[in-house]
Amino acid sequence: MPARKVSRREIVAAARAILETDGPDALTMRALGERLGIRAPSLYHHFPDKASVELALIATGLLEQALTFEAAVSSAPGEPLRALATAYRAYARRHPHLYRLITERPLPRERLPEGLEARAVAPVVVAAGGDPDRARAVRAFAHGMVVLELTGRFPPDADLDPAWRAGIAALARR
Amino acid sequence: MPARKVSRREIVAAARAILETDGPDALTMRALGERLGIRAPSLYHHFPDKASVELALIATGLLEQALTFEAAVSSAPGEPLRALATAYRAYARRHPHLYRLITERPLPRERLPEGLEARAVAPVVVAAGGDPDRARAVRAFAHGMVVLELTGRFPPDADLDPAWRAGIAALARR
DNA sequence: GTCTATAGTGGGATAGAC
DNA sequence: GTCTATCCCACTATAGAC
Repeated sequence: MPARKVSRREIVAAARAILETDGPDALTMRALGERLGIRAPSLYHHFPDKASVELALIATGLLEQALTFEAAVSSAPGEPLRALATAYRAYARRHPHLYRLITERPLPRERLPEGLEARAVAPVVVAAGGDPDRARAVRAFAHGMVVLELTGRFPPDADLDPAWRAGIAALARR
Repeated sequence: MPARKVSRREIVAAARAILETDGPDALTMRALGERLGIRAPSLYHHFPDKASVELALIATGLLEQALTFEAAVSSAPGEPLRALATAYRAYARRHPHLYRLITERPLPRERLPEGLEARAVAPVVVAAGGDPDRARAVRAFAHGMVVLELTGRFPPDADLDPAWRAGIAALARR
């Protein structure tokens, strides 16, 4: 087992690995310490409490989303919605537990970097052509598709691509 | 405080009251017993475990949703999507914790009454005109709008009615 | 900055008497 | 069908030595 001296970054990375591999219930201070080769109480020299570790995960994920979705929208000026939808679904499928950690509960906005949430959402507004109501509808559609898929709400053998296309096509029309 | 002799139905009703009032974390076997005027261990004469109590809540909610959404769709043959959306949002806002209990985790399908889930979803398919892909898009949009609202993801002062209208209008077009 | 030890909390569930 | 008593588990977090 690795470390004697552990950094904040290492802790966040380990927390993310646990979360993504085994889900939110597996992310305990004990498991986190164990993964780092230290005891759980030592973590409290780096983070005041568990919520702060989760907060760091959320901030990491939001920034990552912002960068991913910004790139997707820029990459396809002709059909930004389609590109965004593809990137959105791919991100959620690649990081289902992180996605749910970020979205399933109210965001502790006052503890997040200023503007971070807005930045993660902004590509949706751009892709929706700037109309805030349409942007909210797009966001709801994408989030709904993703969480229904992640929670196994569609038939297991369902091909969801046509549903995505149908939704995007409908919401893209002016 | 009420009961000496408690029925399954009373237990489910009490569990629902706790869930809807104080949220999922408050729903413990101890709290449930207390509300019924009995001790927690006595509950195990009626239900084998806590998961079975939650399952009963889920089944109740799904049936309720089925009836509500069936009625909404029938009530407005001209614009079933609009009626369904209104009913859907109203149900989720009236029972946010129950809604999330039902939707947030994979359904234990093998333990639910046959066809119940399908019945709760069917009105969406009807309202979407029978097209399964469109129905999935509609469902995703409605679910997304609801959970984003419930988790406080839209700006607190945002008027969501226009976003609902925009989404429904887009998805209603053939 | 790490350790050991432990406090404190709360939960699900079982055994066995009545 | 209810009770008391209790087990067992797991977790967050703190105190104080090294």
